[in-house]
Amino acid sequence: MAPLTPAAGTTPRPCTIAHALDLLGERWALLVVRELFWGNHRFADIARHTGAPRDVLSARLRRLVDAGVIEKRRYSDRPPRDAYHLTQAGRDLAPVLAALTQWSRQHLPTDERRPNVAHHDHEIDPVVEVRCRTCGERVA
Amino acid sequence: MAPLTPAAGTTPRPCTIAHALDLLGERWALLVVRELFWGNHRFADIARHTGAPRDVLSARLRRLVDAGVIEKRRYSDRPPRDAYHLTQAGRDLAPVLAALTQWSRQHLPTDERRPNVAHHDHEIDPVVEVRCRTCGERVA
DNA sequence: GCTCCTGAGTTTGAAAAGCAAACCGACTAG
DNA sequence: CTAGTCGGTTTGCTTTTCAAACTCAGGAGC
Repeated sequence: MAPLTPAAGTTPRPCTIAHALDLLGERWALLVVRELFWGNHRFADIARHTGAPRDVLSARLRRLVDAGVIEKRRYSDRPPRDAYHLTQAGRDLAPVLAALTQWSRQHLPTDERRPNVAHHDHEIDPVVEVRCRTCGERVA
Repeated sequence: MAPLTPAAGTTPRPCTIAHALDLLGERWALLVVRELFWGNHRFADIARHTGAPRDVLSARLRRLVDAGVIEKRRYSDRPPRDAYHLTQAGRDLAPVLAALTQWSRQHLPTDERRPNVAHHDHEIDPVVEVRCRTCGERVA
């Protein structure tokens, strides 16, 4: 997504964020991940719940598999059918989704206030904290 | 970015994440925010450091201003020149960028390991924690 | 005044990505 | 033999992105 050949006259930062967005910033990519967190693993379910066109979804799934964020798992040999599951790298995207959720609730209007993940017997309203790894102190 | 009129046969989730990505998932949007965190506020600087085409950048800045994530500030009347600054909503995107940074470092190869923000006299290597607002417990 | 220069955009025309709907292959159920 | 399901691919069109050129408002040097 980020340009591999920088535009003339620009010197894009070599940046971890840009690198991540190159993969995850593509349209539908994070919604696919969200849907897998929700427990929907089949192509048709992901398409339906995200709203992504099937061809685009097909391309995204392929790219996410190649990047190691998700993996294909055969759940039926006859007929041959595959489902998609998060890898550890994919599960590690939870903080990104949580941060987006928190921000959206804080700053976007008329959102449904529905929490998105079950925790113990209640539901999670996530709080995302950023700390400094070196000193452990919370960062603003 | 997310479809306003759901595709036929799909029922996209009414979702805080999708809502946020509708704004922030557009190409270059989060890189603009990153650049403002880095302290570059002028059009030409943002264009150069992100690599975004000027017309797209112009459109993104306008949309982010409309959404209240950033604001225009006149820094010169003659000639008329405006710079862009984060609003509180924009600053509150820090956890999103931190989460992306952390994920990128964990899972993407050959990233520059450069920390991205100064903290006290050292630099931050951010740790993002997700907790349950209700019980305070850390969530996996 | 005249000629460059800077900064913040807009315009232009072509290339890439996204879209919806139709189609395909491999089956299963009736 | 027909209809339906699932996991995609193909098709034809629309929208977005892109790079380069251009505009507008002034500033600097001469």
